[in-house]
Parts: sequence; C-alpha cells; structure tokens
Amino acid sequence: MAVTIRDVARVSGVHVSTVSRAFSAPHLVNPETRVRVLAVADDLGYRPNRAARALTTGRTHNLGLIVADIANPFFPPLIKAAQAQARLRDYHVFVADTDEDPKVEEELIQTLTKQVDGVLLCSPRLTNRTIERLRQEVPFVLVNRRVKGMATVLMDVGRGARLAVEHLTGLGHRRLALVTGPSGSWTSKEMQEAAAAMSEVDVAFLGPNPPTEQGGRAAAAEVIASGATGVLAYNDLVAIGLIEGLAERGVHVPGDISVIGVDDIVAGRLGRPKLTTIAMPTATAGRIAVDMLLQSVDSEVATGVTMLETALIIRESTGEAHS
Amino acid sequence: MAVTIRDVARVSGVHVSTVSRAFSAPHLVNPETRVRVLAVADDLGYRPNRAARALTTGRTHNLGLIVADIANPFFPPLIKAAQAQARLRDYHVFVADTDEDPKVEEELIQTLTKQVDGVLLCSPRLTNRTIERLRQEVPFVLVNRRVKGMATVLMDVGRGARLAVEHLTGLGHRRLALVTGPSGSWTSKEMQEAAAAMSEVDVAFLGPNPPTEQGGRAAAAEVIASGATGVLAYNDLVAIGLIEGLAERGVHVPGDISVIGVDDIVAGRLGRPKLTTIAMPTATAGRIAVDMLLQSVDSEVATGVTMLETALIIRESTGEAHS
DNA sequence: GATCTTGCAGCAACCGGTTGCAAAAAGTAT
DNA sequence: ATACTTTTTGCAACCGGTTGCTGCAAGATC
Repeated sequence: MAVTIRDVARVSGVHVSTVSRAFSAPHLVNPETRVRVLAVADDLGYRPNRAARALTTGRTHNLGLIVADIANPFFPPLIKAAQAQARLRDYHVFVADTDEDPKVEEELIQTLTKQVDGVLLCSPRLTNRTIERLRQEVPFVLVNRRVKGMATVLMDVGRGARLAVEHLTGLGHRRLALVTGPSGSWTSKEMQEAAAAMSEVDVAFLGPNPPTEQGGRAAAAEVIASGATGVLAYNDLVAIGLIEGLAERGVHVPGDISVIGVDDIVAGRLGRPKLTTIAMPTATAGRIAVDMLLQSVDSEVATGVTMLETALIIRESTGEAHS
Repeated sequence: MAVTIRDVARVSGVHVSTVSRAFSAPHLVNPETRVRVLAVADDLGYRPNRAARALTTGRTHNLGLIVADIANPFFPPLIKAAQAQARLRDYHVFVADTDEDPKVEEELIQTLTKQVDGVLLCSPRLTNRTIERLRQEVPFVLVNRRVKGMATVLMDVGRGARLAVEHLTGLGHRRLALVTGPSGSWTSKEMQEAAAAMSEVDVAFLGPNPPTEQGGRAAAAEVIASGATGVLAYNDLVAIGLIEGLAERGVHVPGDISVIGVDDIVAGRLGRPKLTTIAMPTATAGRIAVDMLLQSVDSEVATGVTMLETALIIRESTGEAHS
C-alpha cells in the first residue's frame, strides 16, 4: 500500500540497506548511487516511516508538551513557539492539557514517555518528588518550576513582583494584597516570597485561587475585607475577574483599588481599564525550552537553568492612593 | 533497558504471543493466565510500545491537528476540546501551526500522515484540489471548510452573518461593509455570500485582510472611505483592531459606526466597547470533529457534514444609526 | 471408545526501517 | 603484478510488538 524502503530498493536496483543509508548516513554511500536512489524515492513518493525508525534508533523525533490549560491565554504563545522551534529541528509535538489536575498530569506523562524523546512540563502542579521519580523515565525540561538538578526555564516573576510592589508603594499604597494562584504553582510561591521579603510593606496573602476569571471574581470580597488598596493578582485572568468582582460591589479600579496582573495577555490590553501587568516572555520561553530539551536528549545531561526577564507594563489599572 | 513484552513473557513463563494477546485480545487467553501475566506486567512496570504496535497494526493511535495560528484565541478552546476527546479514546494529538501559510500546511500534512491515523484540518487555507489529493494519503476531517464528499464540521457562520446584517439594518444602518478575512478562508466566503444574498441592503466587501488585530486596524481607513455605518468583521480580533483604528481617526464606535465581530473571544467581552459578536461553538466543534475522525478511521468512510449553530451576542459595539 | 469440537498456547513470519560485519570493488603503494 | 587500504555495497539480525497457523489437551457427541 504505502511505499516502503524495499520498493525503492527494488526499483533502483540496490539493497535496502543502501537506501536506508542514502537517507540517514549519506557519507557512507557513493554519491552517484545516492542521487539515483533519492530520485527513485522522490519518484515513488517514498516517505520514511518514523515509527519503524523509532523502533531501532530509540528516537521518536517527537516531543511532549504538557500544560495546565490550553485555553488559558498564557499558554498558546508558548505552545506556538515551542511547536515552531521543534519543527525547525524536524520534531513533532504532542500537546496535552491536564485541566489543572496533577493526577491527569502524571498519567499523561506516563503514557507519553514511550512515544517521545522528551517532555516539556509547563507550570506543573506535581510535587517535586513525583517529578524526580518521573524524570527517570524520560528527559524533562520544566517551565516555570524549579526542581534542583533539572533543566529549567524560568521567568523572573520574583523581580516582576518586586517591581509591582514598588510601583504600588510609589503610588502611596500602604496596605497591599497578593491574590495567589493554585497551591502547586511555583510562580505563585515565588511571588509570595518576593513580596514577603519586602519588609517595609504590609501585604496580605489571599488564596489559593483557581487561575481563572472566576477565581478572581470570587476573590473580590476577600480583597475588600483585607482593606488593601493595592493588589497584585496571580495572573491577568484573575486580575480581570477581580476587577469585575470589585465593580459588582461598587469598588472602582483604579479609583478605589489598584490592580496589577501577570502575563500581559491580549485581553488585558483591551480591558476597561487597561491592565497594568507584568509581561512574561512566553514565546521565548517555549523556544528556549525546546532547544534545551533537544540538547539534553542528545547529550544525556539535562541540567541548566535559564532565567528570562520580565517587565512591568504600566497602564490604567493602577493609580495614586487616596488620603 | 525499558521493559518489553519479552521480559514479561520470560518472568511469567509464557510465550510472547500470549502476553501480547493478554493485552490486545483478552478473550483469546485463559483468564487465569491473563491475570498472572497482567500482574507480572504491572510488577515490572511494562508499558506497550506504541511505535512497535503501530508497525504491525498500521494504527498509530495518534491524530494530527492543524490550525492556522495557535495564538489566535479562536483555536485554543477547539484544541483543548479535541485533545481531551482524543484522550478519552486513548489517542494522542500532534498540534501544528501553519502560520497561515498554505505551503507550510501542505508540508505539515505530508510529514504527519505517516505518524497519525487521521488529521483534523481547521480552517485550512489550501485549495480544494490540494485537499482532495492529500486525502488519498490519510483520513481527514475538515473544520470550517467545505469540500464535497469529505467529513466536515461547520459552524453556521452564514446564518450568523444574516443575523448580524439584520441586526444592523434593524438599527437603521443602510450602508454596510464586510471586512473579509484571508483569501483561502471558507468562513470569509460564506459570510460574503450570505451578505450578498440579502439584496435589500448595500454592502461593500473590503479585503482580503490578515485575520489579526493589525489586519483590522489597517482596514479602518478603507471602512471610513466606504461610507458604511455598520460593519461586520471577519473575526473579533479584526473587529477589535478595526475599532482601535477607527478611534485613532476620531471615529467612534458605536456612536459613528457599529461593528460586529465573530468568534466571541474573551478579549471581546472585556473590550471597550464590549463587542457585539457571533459566537462560535468551537469546543463542541473540536469534540465532534475528533469523534467523526475516529469513526472514519475505523470505517474507512469519511463523509458526513455536521452543521453547528452560531448565535448573535449583542453587546455594546452596535447601536442606532443616526440621521 | 473413537471422533469431533473447542479453548488455549506456542511457533514463526512479519511490519519498515537500522546497523555491525563481511565481501567486493576501487584506489595506492611497493 | 602483488599486497594493502579505503570506499561502497550486501547480508542478516534486530527493534517490540501482532497474528495466521498449528498442535495439544480437555470436553462434547455419538
């Protein structure tokens, strides 16, 4: 049915091994033979079967990309960049969504390991222990999660949080709140630690919350109760939900409370008010993560930490504190 | 290194074929033997190698999902749903992005066909001819594109466009414009035809345009020049860009011009003004498309057209015509 | 008791490539 | 012309499963 290496061999009058080598070890075959074989292959429309190749080489030329929620606008640019970068290197990528569920995440990794050469774990919710166990089975690169000894791409959200807090205090805010994310989130913890380390300000930690608009809206009452006038939200979706929730309760942003988000998603730029936010270099992260992964697939060593810069983008959701 | 079917066979004292059958044809093996084998397999941490299985069965248990632009908010919900549905059926999905380029799209399909049992083509930009040629190599399901005889999931954007036009004329608008999308887009053509069929109104067709915010912003001047007071944009991103572009030129929405988008992306709900739009059931489309695809993989027949309903959601970007 | 089913397990070929080894061919040195 | 390299090609085993066929034993039928 499909044309195989044997068809090509027969038509071009050489042994299958020669055809194989014409593709995967060109220097081992006479240039003339090679062009002839390739011509025949092209003629017949031959395309190597990757599954068969994987069987002997142990390389599938596939990668796995696991994210918590594809529909969360933080991820698509990362997915897009990762997938494009992989394609440059002749790799395909499986994309899987865990629905923020660590159980699903682990299962997914398990079933994927046999089919991929490496896995990109983005913002995983698994415990460090589980990650360390799973790493035995397949090379990993983590994005936005730090586990010692593992290859990692981080975005400096700690610095972002500090900039955000400074921005708020600079506007005169004295009581701050941090609307945190899911409990397994490294980003969330990082933000907390950064904020907590700034001893001169008083910041309340409210959470954990689901990293969604609903999560933000639901946190509105708590924020009001905390008495904070400056808020840093886990991400833009939460910030947007929070602003809506506050509005429903008659609290105005930035008039009464200033809100800062994280991620710089498109919706934030268009919202009312336009969101002040910490921009995350997600596309860059995706690209670099793929490169690190492929490198560690080849070299067997999977280490190194890359830290990417974040930036505070000041728009309209933050303003001077009153009184 | 990894544990194979032979390891399991050796330890449990049976032949490899028995182990194989214990997994893939349970009724052909004695229940007692089966539980013993499965126990050993579990013990050893055996996981079948899908590539090896694919080699003999011809089924990879993988699907390909090709979209024009992962970062376009229209797609992520579809990708998420498709991926989840596939997982239910024990399939994994490759996600690939064509960057709106038909060449890339074709290449992608070519390299993917050998590794997947079927391909989901979302809003393809290829010609019908090319699609019909490629279909020989792998089963397809098309989303938002009609090619005769092929399995398809459509969203009734034609009806959506009619509702939109009626909404605009109902508000008193007499001169309308349609800001069309990319030239290969079925959706765009569908909208055009629906609008053109409504003979009682005067509608100008402006395009093609890239389906992005930039595309919309760039179309602003043309829209103004057309004299239209009611505009239907190819999608929400275009609509948002258009509104920005109009604002830059001192034209107010909905005060001076009414604008309707398509897709109902999150950003539209948050924008200023909130976007009147035609909602597309993308998640449902993803789910159904996967089911159709798997069905056609099994049955060898890949036909049937599913048409999903759209809905006009009226928000703040449309209003009464003046004068 | 002989014959016929039926259920279960083993054998071995096969899927489509890759690769170590050996043979053949071509090129070089003596 | 002979011996020695080096290049090029063929052979065959192998990767990890699947599956048609055969063989065996136990139960059913007469």
